[in-house]
Amino acid sequence: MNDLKKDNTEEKILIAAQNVFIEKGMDGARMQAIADEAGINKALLHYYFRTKEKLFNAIFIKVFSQIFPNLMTMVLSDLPLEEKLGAFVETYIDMLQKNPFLPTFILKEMNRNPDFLASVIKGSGVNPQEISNMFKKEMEAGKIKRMDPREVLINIIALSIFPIAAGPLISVMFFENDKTAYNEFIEKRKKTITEFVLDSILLK
Amino acid sequence: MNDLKKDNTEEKILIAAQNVFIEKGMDGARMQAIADEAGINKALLHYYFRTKEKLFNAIFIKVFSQIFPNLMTMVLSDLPLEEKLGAFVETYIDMLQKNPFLPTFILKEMNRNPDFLASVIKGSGVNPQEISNMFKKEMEAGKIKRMDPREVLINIIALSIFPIAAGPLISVMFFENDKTAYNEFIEKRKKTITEFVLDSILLK
DNA sequence: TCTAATTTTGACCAATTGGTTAAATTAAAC
DNA sequence: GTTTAATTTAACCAATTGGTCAAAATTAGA
Repeated sequence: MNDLKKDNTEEKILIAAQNVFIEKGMDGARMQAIADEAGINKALLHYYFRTKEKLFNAIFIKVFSQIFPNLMTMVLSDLPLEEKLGAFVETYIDMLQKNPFLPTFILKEMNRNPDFLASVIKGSGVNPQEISNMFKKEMEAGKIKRMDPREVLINIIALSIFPIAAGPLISVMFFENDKTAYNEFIEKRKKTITEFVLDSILLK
Repeated sequence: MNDLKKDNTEEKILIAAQNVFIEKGMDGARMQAIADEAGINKALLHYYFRTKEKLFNAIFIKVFSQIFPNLMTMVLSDLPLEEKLGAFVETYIDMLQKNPFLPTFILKEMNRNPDFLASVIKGSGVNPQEISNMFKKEMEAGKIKRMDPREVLINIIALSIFPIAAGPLISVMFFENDKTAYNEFIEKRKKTITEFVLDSILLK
C-alpha cells in the first residue's frame, strides 16, 4: 500500500471537510459538498471516514486544537505580564481574523455531545489550572488585583473572540457594513484589549 | 373568521418554532418537530407560514428583538453611569440565563443572509449611535477615559454574552461540569463585570 | 338552518441525503 | 508478469424532508 497516496487523499478530505463544516455546521454540511471540495468521489469519503458523524468528530477535534494555539507556551514564558498579555491577544486575534467562522462553529457544535466535548478538551492539552496559577502568582506578588483568576482568563478570551464572532453584526451596526472600517477596528483592538484589561487588573 | 383561534394557533406555532430553531438552528430544525411541539399538523404549519424559510425569518426577527431588550430605555435613563451599567449587566445576564442558546443562534444564523440581517437590525429600533453619544458625554464630563465609545459598548456586551454562549465549555474546563458551580460563577459576574469595566474606564 | 369561507387533517410526492455495493483501476508483493 | 490487496468510481438504495392537495371539520354570516 502506498502511504503517500493514502495520506494525500486523507489530508485533502480533512482540509475540505474542515472548510465545509466550519462554514455550514454539522447539519448544514453535505457529504457531497465535502467530496466536491476535496475533488473526490462521495463513496471515497465514506471509504476513509465511514460516517458523517465520524468525519465531523475528527474535524471537531482538529479544529478545537487550533483555537487554543500556543496558548500554553505563552502563559509559561517568563515575560512580564504586560508583554505576555499583549502577545497573546495579538496572536490570538490574528488567528481569529484568519478563521472568522471558527468561534461560532465551536460554540454551536459544542452542545451536540457534552461527553464528547469533555473528552476533546481533556485530549487537547489545554490546562486552565496552570493559567489560573500564573495569575494567582501575580496576585500574590502584588502586581494585580485579587480576583477569581478564571474570571481574568475568561474576560480576555471574551474580549478577543466576541467582536470577531459577531463580526457581521458589528460591521452593520457600527460601520455601515464597511468591511475595511470594521477590520481597522479589530486591528486596533489588538492593542486596546490589552490596555482595557491591564487598566482593570493592574495595581497602581 | 375567528381571530382568537387564528391568533392562538399562530402563537403556538411561533413559540414552538422559536424553541426548535434556537436549539437546532435553521439546518437542524425539522418542520415536523415544530409541528409536533406546537401540537398541530405539519400541513397546518405550511398553511400559516408557507415555507421553512419564511417561518425562520419570522422567528429570527422575533428573537433578535429579544436580545437587545430594554437596552435603549436603560441607556437613556439619567441614573449615574455606575448604576446604569450595573442595572444593564444584571438584567442582560438575567435574560441570557433564561435563554442560553439565544446568543449562539444569532451568531450562527447571522451569516446566512447579510442583507436580511441589516434589515432586521434597522427594524429592531436599536440605535448604537445614541449609546455612543451617551458615553461621549461621560468622556467630555471627565467622568471616564477617552476612548472609542463603540469599544466600551462592545466590551460590555462581550463580557456579558461570551461566558453564557460558551457555557458548556467553561463548565467543563473550569468547574468539572458542575452546573451549580458554573451558575454561581455567572451569578457573581453580574457584579464583577461591572467592576471590571468601571475599573478600566473610570477616571480616578 | 343553510351556505360560504376558513381552518385542520391525512395521504401523498418529488427531491435530497447519507450511505452501500460491486466492479474497475492502481499499486504492492512474489 | 501474475497475483493479491488497496484505492477509486459509477450506479444505486432506503430514509428523510420540505412541501402539496383534496377532502373533512369547524366557524361565520345570512
